[in-house]
Amino acid sequence: MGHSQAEKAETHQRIVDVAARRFRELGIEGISVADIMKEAGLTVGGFYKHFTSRDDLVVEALMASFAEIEESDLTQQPTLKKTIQTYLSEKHRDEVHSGCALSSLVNDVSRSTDDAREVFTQRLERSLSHIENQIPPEIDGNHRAKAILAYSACVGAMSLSRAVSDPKLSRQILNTVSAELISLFSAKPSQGSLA
Amino acid sequence: MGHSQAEKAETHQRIVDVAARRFRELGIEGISVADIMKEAGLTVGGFYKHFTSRDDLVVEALMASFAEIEESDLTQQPTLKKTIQTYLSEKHRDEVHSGCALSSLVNDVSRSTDDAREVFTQRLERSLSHIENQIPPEIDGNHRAKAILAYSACVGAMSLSRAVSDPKLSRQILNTVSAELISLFSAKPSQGSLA
DNA sequence: ATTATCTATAGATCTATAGATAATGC
DNA sequence: ATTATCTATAGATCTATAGATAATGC
Repeated sequence: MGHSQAEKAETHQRIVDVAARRFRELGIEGISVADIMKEAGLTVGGFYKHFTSRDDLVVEALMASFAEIEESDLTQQPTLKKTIQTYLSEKHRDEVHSGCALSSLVNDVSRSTDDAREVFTQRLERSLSHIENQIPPEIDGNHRAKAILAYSACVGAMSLSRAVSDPKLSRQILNTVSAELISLFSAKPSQGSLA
Repeated sequence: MGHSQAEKAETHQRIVDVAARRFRELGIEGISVADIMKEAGLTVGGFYKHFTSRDDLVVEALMASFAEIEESDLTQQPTLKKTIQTYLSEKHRDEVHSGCALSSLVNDVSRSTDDAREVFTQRLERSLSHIENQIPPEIDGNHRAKAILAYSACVGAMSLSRAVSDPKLSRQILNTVSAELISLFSAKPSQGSLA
């Protein structure tokens, strides 16, 4: 008991990391403060010396999830094709606890606090920019618009593939959306739609 | 008290309807059995003469949400263009309680029971068929694949537009994905991607 | 002296059940 | 007699706080 300030910072980070993992897996309301503390090797009493409220932890855990993504495979791919394939992989689908929180918590966040929704929004803007920057320059049309389409499709496909009970359909959603998006971004310049 | 069997059926339907509405709005775990019963004009004690468990109500409420969609504007549009525009409308975004549960509860269902996930899966297959059947015959490529892409984009865009705190971005997501999908389904036959 | 964490608990809430009450329906 | 609903409550759980304990750090 009564550890140093340095240790407190480590403890704080450990609590946030457990929450970031478990919220993605079980939903924002899917685990209690007491269980999070237990999993971090602590007891519930100390919680409110680290956070003013449970909602405060929710915001920090969201930020931690997003910071983690920034350094993960999901953001480190060299081409748009590989970014899409990595996002829409079975590995990403099955490892919810370390995956993109924009997919796993989008419904939860829409019912959460304004603070949580703001953190979410900032991260979404970054992800959209990242996709937009990876679109090959020879692709015509509005790249921002295509990034929004592609990212919406990725979030929808990943969410649906996790909800579905049929493993074959789950795989089909991932592989089909992946292939369709990739073909969209390697389309011939003659594709223009004037209508 | 002690009403007729006919009245019991009506009462049952009323409970399910309240749950179907509130679950979409607040999440599957976002409202208690007691509050659902109160909103249906009843008290909590009678609940378990109608349902064997809370999970049982969840499945019935999901089925009711889906049955409602089958008869709503969302499914009654004459063309694919109108279907997409209706799905990705601000009205649909704002009226979560009567909207498509595939969008509003996709994260919740992925953490729910096998029964809930099966009902969800069946509904998803129907929605995919509906989109597929509305794709104009002159569009080349695999129509099932294009339906999966379009529906994933719709679910992703609707979910994201509800989670985001910036109203401008929220509208942009809906309008952009709508326009991009519609242009995709009115593309010239010369669009083929050989790569 | 201050503080990081612990034990213990208040007070609210949630699912589910027991038993009473007042209708229905043979 | 059966049953649809009600009141009341058991038992589990959840957020948040109070006060004790054992370190840190001036």
